Amino acid sequence: MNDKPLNTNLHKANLAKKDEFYTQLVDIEKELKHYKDQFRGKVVYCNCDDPYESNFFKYFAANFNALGLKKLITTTFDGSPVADQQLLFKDMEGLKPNGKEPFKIEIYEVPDKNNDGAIDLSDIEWLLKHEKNSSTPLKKDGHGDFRSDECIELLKEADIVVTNPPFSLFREYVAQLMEYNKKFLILGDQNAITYKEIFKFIKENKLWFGYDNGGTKWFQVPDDYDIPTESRKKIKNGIKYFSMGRIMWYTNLDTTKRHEEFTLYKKYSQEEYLKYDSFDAIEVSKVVDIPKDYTGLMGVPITFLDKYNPDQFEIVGMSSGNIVGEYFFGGVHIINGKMKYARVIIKNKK
DNA sequence: ATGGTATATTATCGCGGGCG
DNA sequence: CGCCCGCGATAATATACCAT
Repeated sequence: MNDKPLNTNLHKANLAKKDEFYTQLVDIEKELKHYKDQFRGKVVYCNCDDPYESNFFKYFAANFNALGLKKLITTTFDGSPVADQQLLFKDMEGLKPNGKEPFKIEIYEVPDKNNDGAIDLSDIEWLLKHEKNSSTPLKKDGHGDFRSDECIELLKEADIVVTNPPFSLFREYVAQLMEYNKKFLILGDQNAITYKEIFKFIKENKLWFGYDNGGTKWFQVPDDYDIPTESRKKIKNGIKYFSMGRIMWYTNLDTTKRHEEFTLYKKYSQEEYLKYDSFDAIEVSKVVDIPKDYTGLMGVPITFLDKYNPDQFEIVGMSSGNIVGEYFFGGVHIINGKMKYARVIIKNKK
């Protein structure tokens, strides 16, 4: 296992530091509202999240009864960098088991303890303070890492995993979900589509995309997180936010979206659609310009996958850089000697 | 029409690592 | 030792959109 040079680990640690991004509640709600019926009676697991700061935890705790969850599990990674004003509860006294040590929270029911007829965070707060077993430490040497034995045991128990995983470990993270055959709904970067390992799942229809993809999403970051680009920085109520485009929901939960036909209006013509130099496919530079009447192979931008309906199109492969591998054709997306950006190679099924 | 903003698509560059 | 390759919670540019 430990055959890699030390500085690889250092490099990784450096990257891991940049994995402290907190998804906003509004983004979670916007996506999750489409799946409500799929959560009934399910065990939901949010790992890679500090429950006292995570909006994933907040969402599922507050909607525990409305969704009809069977159980909610959350685990935290070592330590927490986010400022106190971002904590979900004002009075943290006695809530965190051992300061900065990793821990887990398990919730089986959320009673309306303050009898106000509504379930909210104050009920959760009551629960955590009175049910001693709901919040327990994890082993220190496991660090609450999703790859640790304890976290894997919790994963086995789960039906659906929902989180914003560390992007630097995205391949590994998805591989683990697949290995344990879990349903999931997680955030990821658009360019992860072009990863060999990830695209394989997409091509084999084991992984697709949710509803609220692309656009700009704002993430809470630690105060000392350096944001070089001014337009991507925002400070509101003393909380620092960082904006990112190209963020997508990766999932294997069914969506209505992927059964809807993507409306095509363009007609194919030889003049408008160029062929690649040495590959029999046409270049389609914009997803909306996919011709409705071309029967051969087409190279389209990777954002096509946001519109992908497996009954309408077949994904044949990918051309990205010069990568050659399973479903990867090498740099075939070249016109007049110039290579285009990565392309998904598709075929109309109709 | 128009200017500012959001989204879609494409491009770049520095750096570590593998390899001859 | 030097070169090339792969890669990025990137960076920049081109459109689309929208309120005035």
